[in-house]
Amino acid sequence: MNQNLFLKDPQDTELGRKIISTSITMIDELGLESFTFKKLSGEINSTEASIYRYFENKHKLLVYLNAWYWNWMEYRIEFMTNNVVSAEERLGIAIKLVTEKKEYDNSFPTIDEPALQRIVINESDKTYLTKQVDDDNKVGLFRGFKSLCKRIAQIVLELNPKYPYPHSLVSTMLQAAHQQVFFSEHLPSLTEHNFSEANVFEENGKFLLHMILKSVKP
Amino acid sequence: MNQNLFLKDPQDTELGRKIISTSITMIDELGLESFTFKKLSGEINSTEASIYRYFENKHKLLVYLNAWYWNWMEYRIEFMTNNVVSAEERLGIAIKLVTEKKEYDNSFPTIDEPALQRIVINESDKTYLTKQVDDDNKVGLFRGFKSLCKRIAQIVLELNPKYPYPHSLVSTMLQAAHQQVFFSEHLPSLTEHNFSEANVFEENGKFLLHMILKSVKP
DNA sequence: ACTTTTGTGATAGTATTACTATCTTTTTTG
DNA sequence: CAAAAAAGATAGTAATACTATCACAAAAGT
Repeated sequence: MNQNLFLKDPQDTELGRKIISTSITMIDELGLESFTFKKLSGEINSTEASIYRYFENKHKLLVYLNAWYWNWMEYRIEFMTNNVVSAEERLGIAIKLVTEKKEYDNSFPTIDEPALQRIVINESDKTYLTKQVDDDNKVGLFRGFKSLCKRIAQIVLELNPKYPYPHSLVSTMLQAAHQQVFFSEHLPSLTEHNFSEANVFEENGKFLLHMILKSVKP
Repeated sequence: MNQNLFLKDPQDTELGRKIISTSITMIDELGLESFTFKKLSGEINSTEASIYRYFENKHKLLVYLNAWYWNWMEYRIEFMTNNVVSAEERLGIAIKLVTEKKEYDNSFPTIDEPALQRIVINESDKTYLTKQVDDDNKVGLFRGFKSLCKRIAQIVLELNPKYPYPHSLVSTMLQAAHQQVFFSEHLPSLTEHNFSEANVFEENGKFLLHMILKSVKP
């Protein structure tokens, strides 16, 4: 994780880990706007001042959580596609991993992955839709997402080295991977996926794989 | 415009129109988070209380501005595709209108269309990424966007009545129509479009038309 | 063992935000 | 010209997003 994502690494201390795990639960429940450091400090029997020693403000905390998610995604994709020869198969795996509904992963006891995925779905766009996006980007806060995009775009280029928009297509797909889930739950007329029945996540994966393959193949 | 978008219709009064035109300029300059009703009232020599008589809060004002934009887009698309027979040609026109860079349109003296487009690019996602999205949707605040999506999805279905994801594809395209412009300016590694040279908007239009046609055509 | 550093807690305080309330004055309209 | 609607003036409140200071306890270095 990039050092600029925090003032003091939350993974290093008991309090830090409590901040991470409890903030995930609380942002998921309250939404980012109603979540405050004061409420968080009350919940973990600490103080506002102590939390400010780890994160400059709640925006940075949100950016940290998202960065963690994208790092985790990239790691899983790397691991699962490691010894797969076919580019098309690797693309399928990557899209499956990106779009699928996340389950608890015992490797990270401080992270509630399903809740974190909901945060990514509901709040991730707010990490960059700000006036300080360029400053944040300059110090590498979005490296995780960009690196994931680059990796998948690379697979796309293997499928067709002449396709002119690999990064645009992949960033569009990555955005749609959570946007479509949000729409299916809250603005269902914007999508064919049905949030209530079956698995929206799987449907969305099929839609996006189809979109990419059709776009890319010569 | 839906009556729930305001407390009192801003188009009806001098003050209301001033609120609209000045808020467009100020949100564009300051960004939504730094924009406040107090600053706005200072700028137009009015008072906070007076502005609250038109809009419940700045979130509702933002929703209003976005709704105006999407209504305007749909009107233009309807007008320009009215007597075009070919579905593919209509789709091309719709995508061109949605993706192109907006210029001043003298028909609406209170609206600075280029600034409004920048607001849509930078802030529109914040209209629905909230905990009250379902309440807002229930009273029809997102009708403009949904209706535009439906209209374009209809054209997609004409091209191929068996394509299974017309709304998902179109909502993905509509989002990418502004997201890619944002990326090209602030997170350029996520896209092939180059913000500094030539026309990002046109490039993006080509990319998205290609994506849709390839996805849809049998 | 002792000192220094580090981490945390406790408390207080400030500017700003996002409103709400009330009252007066001005403008519009029937 | 009276009544009603719109706008302005002013004040006040609870919450937010911090910043600052001091004290204390535990861990680390010598």
